[in-house]
Amino acid sequence: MQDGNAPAISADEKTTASREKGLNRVLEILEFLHTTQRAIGIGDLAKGVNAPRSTTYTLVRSLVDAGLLEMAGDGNRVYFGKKLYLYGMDYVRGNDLLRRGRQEVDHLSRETGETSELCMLQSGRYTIVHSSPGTRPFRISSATGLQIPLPWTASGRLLLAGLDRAAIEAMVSDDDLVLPDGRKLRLDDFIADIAKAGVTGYCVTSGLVDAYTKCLAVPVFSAPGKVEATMCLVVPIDTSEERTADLIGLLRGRAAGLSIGG
Amino acid sequence: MQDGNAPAISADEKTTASREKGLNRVLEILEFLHTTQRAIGIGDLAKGVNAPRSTTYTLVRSLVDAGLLEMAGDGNRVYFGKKLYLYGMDYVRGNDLLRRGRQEVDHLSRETGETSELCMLQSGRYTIVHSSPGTRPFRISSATGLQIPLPWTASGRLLLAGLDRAAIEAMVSDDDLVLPDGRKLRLDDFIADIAKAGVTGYCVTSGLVDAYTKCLAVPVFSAPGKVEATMCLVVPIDTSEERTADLIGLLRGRAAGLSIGG
DNA sequence: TACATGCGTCTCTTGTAAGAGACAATTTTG
DNA sequence: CAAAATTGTCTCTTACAAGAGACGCATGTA
Repeated sequence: MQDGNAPAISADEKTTASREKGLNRVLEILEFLHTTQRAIGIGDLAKGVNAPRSTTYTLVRSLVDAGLLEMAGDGNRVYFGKKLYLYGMDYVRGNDLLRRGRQEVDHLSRETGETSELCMLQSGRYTIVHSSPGTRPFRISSATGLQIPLPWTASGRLLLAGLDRAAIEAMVSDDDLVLPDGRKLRLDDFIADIAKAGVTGYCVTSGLVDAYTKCLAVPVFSAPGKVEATMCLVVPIDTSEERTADLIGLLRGRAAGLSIGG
Repeated sequence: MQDGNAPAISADEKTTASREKGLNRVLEILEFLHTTQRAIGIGDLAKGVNAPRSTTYTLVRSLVDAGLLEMAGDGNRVYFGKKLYLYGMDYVRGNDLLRRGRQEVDHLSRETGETSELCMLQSGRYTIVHSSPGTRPFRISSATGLQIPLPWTASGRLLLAGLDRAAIEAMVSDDDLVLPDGRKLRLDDFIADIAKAGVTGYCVTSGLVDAYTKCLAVPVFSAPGKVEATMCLVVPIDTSEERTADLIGLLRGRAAGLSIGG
């Protein structure tokens, strides 16, 4: 995708949002609901997106009428509506890779017992598009749709393969380089990782997002050289070298099946 | 679409939409893409929703930036984006009935070999929310998200059970009463059907949407007396009485399992 | 009984976004 | 190769939506 439009001189935080466009408010509302993951009162919603109450009421009413939002059963709360589900299904239908990728992920997690995920770039961030929990007692599953800084993940390294330094820098903020445990990644190391991942065709990271897991990821191509998604397995950090190698082999085979012209 | 805010003295077709609100335009765009079911050029999109080209470009850019739409790979076409898929998944997650209903439908179609569907009311129209094709050589599957006039379907009769005459009339237009083959249903007959369906707890229609199938539907309750959805099987019209009865029995059992406080 | 807090609706003003239209650059058609 | 149609961008005007805030009605709580 070309992000060309916004030269991004510096997105300074205008404290006063003054007159905000209705559509933008709506986009914020949807994003807010996506993060809260639950129905919320309209008043709270207004606070949450920092919008005037009256405006929020108007917009919510439009959205509810349109079916993008629904009043939650109990009373005066709103959440996503059926329309969004239908549009989402349309997206899946129009997207072979996603459709087949979901199946493959489900299959992989059943087959290996490990948590398996399908990941894509989503407006410059790593996004778990579909995940299927493993059978382990402690399953570390992040919710679908969760967005995580690219440098925290193995998939992130693969998704950026093929981009030049400038493009990578544009996608990674300084905060992104700080791992959950406080360690700070060096940008050069990250870029080196990306290059290496691009060559080897897979990526393994250990103890990055948490101390107990490692992540095995392989790329899925939408065209030769173009990484459209990744599939990954989240396994205990003490998984043997041998099993790790086996799993990577398995992943690579499956990803090859998904890829187009890879 | 109802423009609810205006008192709607008479919904005459204002040829000139004058200054249309951006959000409404967006809603129309989404709805339009939902009906076309494919990526479309921005120019055509503008024509399709009857909006000025310049406005359409602006809105589409916003939506693409937000991830609700995506530029389709080949060039200058747009279609639904990943964000909508993610929001849709959020909806599913927050909606027990839909989640379990989908599973049940998949299961039913595998078990019986017939096409099975989960249906709900969506802004006053009957909507196929999920469907799973049967194993017959000729499978008559309507796409998910398809909206069909209520009187054409068995499910429609169940979904309106419990509403009074005025409410029903408000939901059914005159056009809706005209079947695909040109026959015209009498409103009174339809209302009588609804009442009957409400009492018997299931509904069978033969040869309504087409001449070759009949539709067996049962209600799913979200609260005692409140029909939230229906599950139905689409079977050949010459299915024996006996098998029909068996299938209805099966459906009723499964629907009961889905219902809450039924 | 007063007092505070939250909800839903309404009114009025003004900053601004929708839209008309011009433009250059392709691409298509005949 | 010219004529016609499309695509993406830009500018400028004004109709109108975003927002401030008041209001009435519920709750909750001292």
